[in-house]
Amino acid sequence: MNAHSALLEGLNPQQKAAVEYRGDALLIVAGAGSGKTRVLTHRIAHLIETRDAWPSQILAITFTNKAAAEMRERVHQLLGETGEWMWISTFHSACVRILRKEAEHLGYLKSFSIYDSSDSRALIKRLLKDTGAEYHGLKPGGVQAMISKAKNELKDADAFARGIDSNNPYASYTAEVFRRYQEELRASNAFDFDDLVAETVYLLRDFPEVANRYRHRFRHILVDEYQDTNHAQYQLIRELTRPIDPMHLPEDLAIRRDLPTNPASLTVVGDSDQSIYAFRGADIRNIVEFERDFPGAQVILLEQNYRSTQNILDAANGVISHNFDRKDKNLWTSAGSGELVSAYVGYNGHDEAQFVADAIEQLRITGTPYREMAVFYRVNAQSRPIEEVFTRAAVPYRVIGGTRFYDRAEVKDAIAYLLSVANPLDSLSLRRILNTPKRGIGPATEAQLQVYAETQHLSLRQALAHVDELPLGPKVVAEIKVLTAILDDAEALAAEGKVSEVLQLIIDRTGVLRSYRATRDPQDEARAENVEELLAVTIEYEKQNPEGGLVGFLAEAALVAGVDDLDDESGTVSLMTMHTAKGLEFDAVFVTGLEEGLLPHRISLGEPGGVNEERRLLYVALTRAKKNLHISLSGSRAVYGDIEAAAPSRFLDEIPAELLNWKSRPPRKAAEDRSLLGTSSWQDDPPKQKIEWKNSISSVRDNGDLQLSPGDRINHDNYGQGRVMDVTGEGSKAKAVVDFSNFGRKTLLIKIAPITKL
DNA sequence: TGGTAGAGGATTTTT
DNA sequence: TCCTCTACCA
Repeated sequence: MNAHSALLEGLNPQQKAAVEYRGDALLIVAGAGSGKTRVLTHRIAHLIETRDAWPSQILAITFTNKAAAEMRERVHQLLGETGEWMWISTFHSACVRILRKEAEHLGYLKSFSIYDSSDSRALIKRLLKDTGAEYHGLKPGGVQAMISKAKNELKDADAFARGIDSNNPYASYTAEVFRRYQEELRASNAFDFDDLVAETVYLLRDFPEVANRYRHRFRHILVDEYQDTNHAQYQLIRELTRPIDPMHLPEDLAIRRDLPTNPASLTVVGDSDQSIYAFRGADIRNIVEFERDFPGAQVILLEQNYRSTQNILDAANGVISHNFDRKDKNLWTSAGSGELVSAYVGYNGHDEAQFVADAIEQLRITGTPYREMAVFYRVNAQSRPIEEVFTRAAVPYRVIGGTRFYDRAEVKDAIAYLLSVANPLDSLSLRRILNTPKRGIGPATEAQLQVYAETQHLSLRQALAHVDELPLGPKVVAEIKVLTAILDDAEALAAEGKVSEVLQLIIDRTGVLRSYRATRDPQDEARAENVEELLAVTIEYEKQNPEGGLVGFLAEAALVAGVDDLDDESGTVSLMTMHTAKGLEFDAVFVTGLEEGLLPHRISLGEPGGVNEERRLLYVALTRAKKNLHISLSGSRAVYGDIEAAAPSRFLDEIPAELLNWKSRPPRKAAEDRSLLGTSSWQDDPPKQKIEWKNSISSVRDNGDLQLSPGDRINHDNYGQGRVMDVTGEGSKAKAVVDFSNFGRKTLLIKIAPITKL
């Protein structure tokens, strides 16, 4: 191979070094927008081009399916056709792939089901009822979180039980539920999400022959977003990068003499400033202590940013530099300073959304396509006012993430049928469909079946076949036989392959579509469409994965995330949470809701390091922008249908003031702080370009302790004159119900509403 | 067993 | 505010 591969062209010296380095361990510290995907894909292609690796020896792990697909695509482009044998996937998919082959070692069948978090919550809920732990104040969500946390730390039910304080009845009940939960999963031949990784680690630890097979297979392991790995994922990587033990080889490898024994090379890419998943077990120490874990590791820093303008970077750097516990890093760009960061304070969430909608139209007129614009928020609930305003303003948008397609009840029902067919031991899925659609098999019947199954040591599915031995009414018996026949026929059909045909059979025989279509309810129509959409998905799956089969399809369905839906072709603005935004980039970005309690989120304040993680979250959001960055907040926020006053986020003051171009009056608090520091006072300047933003409403004001009582007449900046009908609440939360002659009744927060008493 | 109404509860981020 | 669960009635 010639020394100057085309793969190195156009790379900066650090990137080049990262592509060319050959050694056991490499840490690439990649700041936001520093071209890490480029480096990773070029490194993979370069390994192959230089014959340092065969495609089959590569294992590349990403955080999302979308990132994996993108990486596969780009490697494919660089190399041509040879991507086939590479494993480029998420942790979970890679583990599923290993477990599908090796499940029997763990006493599982290859057809195992994968339970997502709502499945496992449903199971935990039932167990809480069964064990009576419910009455001790245990809630499904809390127990689920504890079990998940334990599994991410590679603690099984026994270890969990050993580790608890015996005086804590709470924990001992949880331990009991944990134990039962795990038994139930095993009996159902099912893994939950966390098991996929944890059980793979146990597999590699307990079966050296298996471990050595994979160590031999994967000579080059690359991990993206390493700062987000949790302990179990970290241990998985450790197991795979141990030296090969020649004393424990699978038979087919044992006869080979030329076998290497050195460990696989490991490349990790990450940025501790973008660690935003500590709440779900991501351990930032994995990346911080990489050099200690892998002595002799090479470290390469990528600090040149190719995405954003300098102003955007300065704003982001200003925020992140307030995290004292980080290694200082200096992101720079040669792109020039660019535009200032637009900022806006709305009177309420709708007003803020209106600012966003107006700015989006401005951008579109000047040539930015909708698909290059995105709106970020901290919590999904914030999307509602934005959607309302966008719909009214005819801004085409798509909400990314949130409720997944596969989380919709009717889709889950159909999937539960397929799971019951693929894995007859799966009692959770079988319970779900037992009476779906309604066929008269209620809780009482279900309980009888369960008792019978337990006493006869049968699975629930087998118990169904023995209905005649149970004291049940003739109607119920007949219905159970109908269900059993459907499942049996579907199973026979599944053996021949086609997923879509199996689903079609289930749809026909259960009559779901017909029953949805029979009603007038438009929601039922939507349900029918979702079921048809699922059918279309199965057909597409067969095309893409002719060998996948039912089990393969179900695994894919279980592992897709909301982000994976994002396709770049649609000409719409993307709405998503800041978490979802990680790894994406847009020409224009709107970061909304910069308010105390929302960002940082109030719940995070109680967690250790919580505020720092929130700050990193904002950093991630800001660095998604290529050319235009907008930040906004609102003086009041609807929370559970209640309107509350909102204070500007502490992070707002961390963005250098000279970078901000206020499109409204700046918030009072931030402005005061700045004038105290001696910088120019915003309040002296008239708001710039105010007219440009039609519909914008003047910023948050403070009416002090304005007292209103029913009967008073007021004037509102937007709604005109109105009469106070009622006053509720005290102090800063006092609200007035006002009847406006032209706008009807509105509830206003007296302290901040743009009103004057007449 | 199924449907409905009413109360109550819940709301961070998700591979 | 909205969604879910429960209790009660047909």
